[in-house]
Amino acid sequence: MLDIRFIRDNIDLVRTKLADRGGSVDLDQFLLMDRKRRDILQEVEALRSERNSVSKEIGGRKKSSQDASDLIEKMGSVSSRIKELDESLKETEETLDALVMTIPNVPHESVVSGMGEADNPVARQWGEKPQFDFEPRPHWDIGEDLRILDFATGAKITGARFTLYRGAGALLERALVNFMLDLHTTKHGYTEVFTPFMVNSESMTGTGQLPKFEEDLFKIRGTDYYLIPTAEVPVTNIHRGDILDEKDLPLSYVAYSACFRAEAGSYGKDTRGLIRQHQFNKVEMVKFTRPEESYGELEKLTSNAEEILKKLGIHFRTVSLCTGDLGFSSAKTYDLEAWMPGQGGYREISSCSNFESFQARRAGIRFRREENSKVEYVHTLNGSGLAVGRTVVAILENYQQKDGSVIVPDALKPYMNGIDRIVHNK
RNA sequence: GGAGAGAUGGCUGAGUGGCCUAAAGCGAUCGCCUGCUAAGCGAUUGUACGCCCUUAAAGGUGUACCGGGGGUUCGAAUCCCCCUCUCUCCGCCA
Repeated sequence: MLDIRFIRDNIDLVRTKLADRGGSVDLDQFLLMDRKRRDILQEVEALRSERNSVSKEIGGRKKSSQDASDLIEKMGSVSSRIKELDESLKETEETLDALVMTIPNVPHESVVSGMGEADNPVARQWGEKPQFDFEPRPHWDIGEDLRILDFATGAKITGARFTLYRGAGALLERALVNFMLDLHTTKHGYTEVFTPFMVNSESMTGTGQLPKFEEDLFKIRGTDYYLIPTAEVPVTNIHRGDILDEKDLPLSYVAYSACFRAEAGSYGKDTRGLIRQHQFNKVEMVKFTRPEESYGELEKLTSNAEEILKKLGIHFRTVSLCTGDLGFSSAKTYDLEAWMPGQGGYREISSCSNFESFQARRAGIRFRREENSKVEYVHTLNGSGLAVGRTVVAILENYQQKDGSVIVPDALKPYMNGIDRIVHNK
């Protein structure tokens, strides 16, 4: 959510910036509702002020046994007028809120203009594509042949886009989770948290999934609860409504969670393999920072995610999303794209974003500077470190051998119970 | 799932229709006192939105907020209804 006063005072800037993202927002309607709200507010508050002082006088008269029926009668009509105005105020505020909730964040000045994915500039890359003396295969073939990924049984148990991992495959997934958490907690200074996998609608609204993107979520019937699409939601909402101490900033959390996505509208996409699942595992980093340090922290957070891929020895590139590809709540996003030899392309494996005060304003997350008493919104950031299923894909495809086995990357060996090569699972 | 008790400011905790603009205590901040520390004394103490003033900051002023929502009343922390959460006991359960 943007600051209403900021939109009001910078209407042309907001208009230009949002046009740059594509999509359209009715800012004229916004201005109209904003004006109406303030007009009603002024009238109703003046009436309330009158009622307060007259009621006090009625109390005084009653105390001294004087008649107050003339005042009581007069206030009766004032009160009913207040009630009327309150109703129209509520209506106006609901319209205004609904409107403001659908306005996306303003991109940072460093974000380049563009229509979509194809316009994202590559910021840097690391490593090299591995060379094979055979035709590298996609992970779904490797995984099925090794009997570590079982798509058919996942589909039987639940349905499409659910996968059963077996043996060394299940262990590999678990090893990656532990490897990532250990690196971020012991080397990168994050505090580990473990959260609920269901959250209420207030939390979903705080981070921006609701009200606009409900169709992407799984809702628990008969409750106000949703399955989380990312640990970003529960972790960011840890501090919903809080006023934080400046000395605690920046706060850095890391969490493992299962993630659940309805993937509405992507029926034809990535139908094979682990790339696009309804349920997947992810290790997520979340930061709460002072406004002036958030872009420095975004660079750190992104390099923390990159470090995982470097340690695993997987070639990747880091792209900076252009205005047309930026997520709803984000002011700037870096995507890490890992090289997937079996698919012959780069695939997103992490997304690191600075939301500036967009989420903090929706969720009411503020801090107080030590030198003065005024509260300010923090900046929130998050990034995957990394998407675990897609990391399994990257390992299977990059470390595959001619005989169909897969070598375990050195960094992962301490977590693999002595297995240094994944061979056919009995 | 059943029965009961609760939810008040940063914290503890009073307040059962109008001097509540929320007592008192604790904490915090600033000041006084003292050679230093402790004690003591005094002052200050939240958030949001609107309006005025202003380049801005600061300031002034009004309204709202006693878990959330609705109702009664000239007037609600206080009375009524609904909801949420917490605690205790019983049942069930990993």
